[in-house]
Amino acid sequence: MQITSKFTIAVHIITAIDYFKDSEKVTSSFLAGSVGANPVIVRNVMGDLKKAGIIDISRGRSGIGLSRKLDEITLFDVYKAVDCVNDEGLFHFHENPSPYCPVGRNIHKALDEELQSVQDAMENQMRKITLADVVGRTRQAIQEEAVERRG
Amino acid sequence: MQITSKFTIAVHIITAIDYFKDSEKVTSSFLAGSVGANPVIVRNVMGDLKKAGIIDISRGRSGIGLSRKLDEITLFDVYKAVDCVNDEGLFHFHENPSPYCPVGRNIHKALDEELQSVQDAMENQMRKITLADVVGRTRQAIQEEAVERRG
DNA sequence: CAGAATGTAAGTAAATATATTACAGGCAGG
DNA sequence: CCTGCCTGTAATATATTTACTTACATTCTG
Repeated sequence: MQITSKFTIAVHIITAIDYFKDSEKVTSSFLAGSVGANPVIVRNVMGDLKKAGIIDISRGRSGIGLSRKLDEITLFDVYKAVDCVNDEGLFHFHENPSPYCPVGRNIHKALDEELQSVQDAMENQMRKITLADVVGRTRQAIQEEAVERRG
Repeated sequence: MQITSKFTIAVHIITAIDYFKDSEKVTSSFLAGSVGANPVIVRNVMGDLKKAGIIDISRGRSGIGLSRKLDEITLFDVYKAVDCVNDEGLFHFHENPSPYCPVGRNIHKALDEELQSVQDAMENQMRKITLADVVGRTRQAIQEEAVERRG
């Protein structure tokens, strides 16, 4: 199992919006080219980011902008925006433990709190990382790339 | 997306092996009844736990035992045993970022380290929780249940 | 050797993720 | 004000994963 690629696509999109904001006309098709996915996928993710108040877009108007500064967007915000994990939590509990077995009746209750602490640990780490970190690393990697080509 | 129920099934199995070790003949069919899943699913999970050195079983012989004490088995051990997450990691990176786009070429590298730290946070929390914790909670819940019925 | 349990392959069904086509709705520039 | 471009979204298709089931070979115990 893996967390849906919508998440990394969303991060890619935000990064590209910031990176190209002054040099290109940033549209869903342009982003789809950079991401390597279908424009509809990109538009759906864009819709999620819009609902979450992370980017500004509207019908007809071309040009996508960020609603907040990069250091005010965390990976957790993005992860919540694209709805990676449903309400039941990160872990999928087997559906039908036997109600006639004492272990079957009680394992869910006994395990839930522990699993929640694991999910919390993961989400808290996501709150510590901002898009400014990611964009910074990306820009740095692009620069190093240029140095390599030159050298 | 969710982590496969094989994980909670594995925890359920270990708990039931410990709980019933003195009172029942614990077989894959018995466990399947408690878990509410097919015996083959249970046998597959049992196979994973055996490979990981967590339980002792062998063909023909009836009776399943634990290879280690409960407080020497962590949720992380179980999670690794049933192979919840593949080698690529918890997050699914979109496959085809454009090699012709500077962001597309570098986003993967820039994001990987951050994503790894998120996965590490989750796994470290799993290392802190042992099956002794889970079995303890389960036994306690069973006792409270008995009190409720009596009261 | 018989009975019972594990080990495993093969095939099926259901759920999920991703891709694609098609088109309606809305803004901007000429 | 209308043409062209872009977003929004529904409907559908495809691929992958997950879980279930049947069937049978293997192996241990008594």
